[in-house]
Amino acid sequence: MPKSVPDRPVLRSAKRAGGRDACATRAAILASAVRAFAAHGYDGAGVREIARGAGVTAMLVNRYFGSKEKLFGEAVAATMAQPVILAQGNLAAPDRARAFAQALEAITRPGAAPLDGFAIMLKSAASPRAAAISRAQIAKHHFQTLERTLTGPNTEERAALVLSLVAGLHQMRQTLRLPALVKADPAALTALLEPLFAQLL
Amino acid sequence: MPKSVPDRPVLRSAKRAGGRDACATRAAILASAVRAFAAHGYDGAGVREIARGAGVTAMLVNRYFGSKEKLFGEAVAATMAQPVILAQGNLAAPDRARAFAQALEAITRPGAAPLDGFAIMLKSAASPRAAAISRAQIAKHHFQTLERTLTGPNTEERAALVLSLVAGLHQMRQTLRLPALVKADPAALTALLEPLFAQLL
DNA sequence: GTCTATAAGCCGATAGAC
DNA sequence: GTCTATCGGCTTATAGAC
Repeated sequence: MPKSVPDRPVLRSAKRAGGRDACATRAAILASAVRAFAAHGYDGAGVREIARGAGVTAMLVNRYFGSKEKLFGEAVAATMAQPVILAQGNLAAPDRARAFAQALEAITRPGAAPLDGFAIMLKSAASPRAAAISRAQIAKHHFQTLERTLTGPNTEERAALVLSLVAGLHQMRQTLRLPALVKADPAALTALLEPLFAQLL
Repeated sequence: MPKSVPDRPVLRSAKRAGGRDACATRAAILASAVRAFAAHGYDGAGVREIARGAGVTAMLVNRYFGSKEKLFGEAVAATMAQPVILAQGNLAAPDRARAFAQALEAITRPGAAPLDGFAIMLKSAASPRAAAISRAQIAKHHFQTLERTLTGPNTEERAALVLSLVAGLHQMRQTLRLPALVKADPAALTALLEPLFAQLL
């Protein structure tokens, strides 16, 4: 089975005639890598596929990033630098639980675009090296952001459980597409999620 | 990096001198496949590695199961046929929440043996074909078992959310080994999980 | 800065001997 | 019932030309 990335074949719009703009090429490769890793995971995404998505050859990928593993590290760091759901720390506790529930439901909705950071982490779990990179970046970005906004006892454990809940729903609803979650009423799902977040926040 | 399966090299203890016991060979291959798929996922586990774990050659794997994909289907069906955590439906609601929390905490504890069914599903998420097989078996076994024990509104959604919670904690604590969850106090973790299950059951 | 060509190795699946 | 040997295709990474 082919693993085509039929989306926008070339991102490099602002390059010179000869195609010699190192910065734009690098950015195009990184963007293609994020898409490919989120879609197929670390083992499933090939350097050739990533190169094709950026409009270059496979050789340039290793030339710019050294190896597939280092490219994966940069892709994970780039996607996890954007906090997305978890950064709503400026709300009061009850409102925050509702905001989390609504945001999570919307993001895992069947048609919606997945969270690249979580998609990459979940689909790359089989590779120990990729898992180590994901673990480090999750701890550095998402986990810290989240734990800082919590008060009371067991903030570490509660922050980690919030991440587990997000990862679990992402996995079952958007990656695995469990029928019960795909066809579920969004409002009912949000209503079920809200008290769970309320318990943890 | 090699993908050795150094565990018990050969399971076939009750075979005749020539090694010609079709039933035992088949069982040995299936057991080795469960171990390999749980450890490395669908794409990461090779037919040769599975064969080595069963003490046979790669050719016999395809001879007995037709293809790697069919072997994966049997491995998933075998592991998910054992309900493990979710079958504690004979308890009253409040006790059941506590039993779920304790069971989930114990099973995802760092040193403990992972749930093969969830480990295979989580690590094989990158492969669409493997995901489809997992989805069907989850719906057939775990989801049905769980939903039958629930009462009240939204039983489907609540059952799916219980599965999401189990999958999420399994992923973050045992597969990814998030530091906050690895070093967490088991009792504190159980205490945090119990009200979550109480909300859903 | 980017290319073609290739090295070296693993993959799943199969043919044919015994 | 199980083996060895092999096919065709994929992978990452690199050498050398332009």
